[in-house]
Amino acid sequence: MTRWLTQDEQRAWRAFLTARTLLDSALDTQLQRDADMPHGYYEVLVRLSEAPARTLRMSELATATQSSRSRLSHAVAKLEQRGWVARRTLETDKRGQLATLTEQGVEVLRAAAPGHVEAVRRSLFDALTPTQVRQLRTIGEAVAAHLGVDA
Amino acid sequence: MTRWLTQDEQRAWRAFLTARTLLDSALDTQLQRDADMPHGYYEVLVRLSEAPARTLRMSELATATQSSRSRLSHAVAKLEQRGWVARRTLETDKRGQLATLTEQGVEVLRAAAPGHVEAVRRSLFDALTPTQVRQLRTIGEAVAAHLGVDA
DNA sequence: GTAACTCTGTTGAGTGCTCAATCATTCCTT
DNA sequence: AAGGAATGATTGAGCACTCAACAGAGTTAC
Repeated sequence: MTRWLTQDEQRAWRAFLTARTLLDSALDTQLQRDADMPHGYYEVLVRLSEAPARTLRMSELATATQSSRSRLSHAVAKLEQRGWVARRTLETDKRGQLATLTEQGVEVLRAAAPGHVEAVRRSLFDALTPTQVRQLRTIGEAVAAHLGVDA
Repeated sequence: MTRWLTQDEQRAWRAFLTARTLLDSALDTQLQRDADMPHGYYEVLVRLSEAPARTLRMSELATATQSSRSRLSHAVAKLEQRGWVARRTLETDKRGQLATLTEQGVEVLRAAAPGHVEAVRRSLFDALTPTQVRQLRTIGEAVAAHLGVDA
C-alpha cells in the first residue's frame, strides 16, 4: 500500500536532492576556506547578531537555528573557545544559559559575510529568475509550516 | 561592492535553509530508525540498484551520488562490511574498482524503500501542490545545471 | 624504454553531528 | 514542605564527512 512517487515527483525529488547537495557543499567549502568555520557556526553567529543585545537563550538559539540542544551545545562550546561567543547563567532561571556574540564575534561575522553572501548569490540566485525566487520561498515556507516550524 | 540579498532573496534563502534542514533531519531520522543507515548510504544503494548488472565503477557512483571519492570510498567500505555491496577490480583498468549491489543489498533496499518513500511523501509532497512540484523540479534542475551537473 | 605526469581509489587524522545518559534547577502535587 | 516530574543544558561515545597525503596503474613524451 505504499504511495510510490509519480514520475514528476521522482524527478522533482532527484533535482531537489542534487541541488541541495551541490549548494551545501559549495557554501560549506567557501566558508571553511575563507572564514574557517562550518556553515552551522555561521548560522549561529547570524542569529545572535540579529538578537537584542546580540544575546539569546540556548534553547531559543537552538530553535532559531533548527538545531538540537546537543548540537548547539557542542557548537557554542567551540565558538566560546574561539572567543566569538560568551555564555553566562540566566539569573532568573539558573538552568538557563545566555549566549552572547562578542565584539570579536561581530568582527568575524562582518568579515565573513560579504564572501558568503556572494557565494549564495553565485551558487543559487544567479541561476533563478525573480519568479523562481518567489516560488522557492513559497515552497520552502510551505514545507517548513507543514513540518511545524516558522520559516 | 558586495551584492547583498534583496528582501525577497533573504526570505527565500531562509525558507530554503529551514526547509532543507527539517527535511534532511526528518528523512535521516526515519532511515536511521527503520533501516539502520544514513541517507547517504541509501542513495548509494539506490544508484547501484538502477545500474546495469547492479554495478558501477566507483568514480561513476561518486558522480551519481554527488559524493567525493573519499566519502564514497569510506561509505562503500562500510556497506561491504555489512554485506550489502561487493567490490572487485576492473580487469581492463586495474586502477578501477567495480561496486555491485549484492542480493542481500537488494533485499535490504527493498525492505527500506516503502518506509522511506512514505516519509518523503509525508514530509515534502504532502505539503505541495502539483504546480509547486513542477516548480521545485525546474528550480532544482536550474541550480544543478548552473553548478555544472545534470539533475 | 623510462621518467614524469595523470588518474583512480584508499587511508588516516581531525572535526562536527547524533543519540542516550546525566546533572542541576524549577515546577507541580499533595 | 517534600517527593517526583519536567525542563534546560551538557557530556561522551560512536559514526560519517572533509582534507591532505599516499599508492598503484596507466599515459605521454623524449
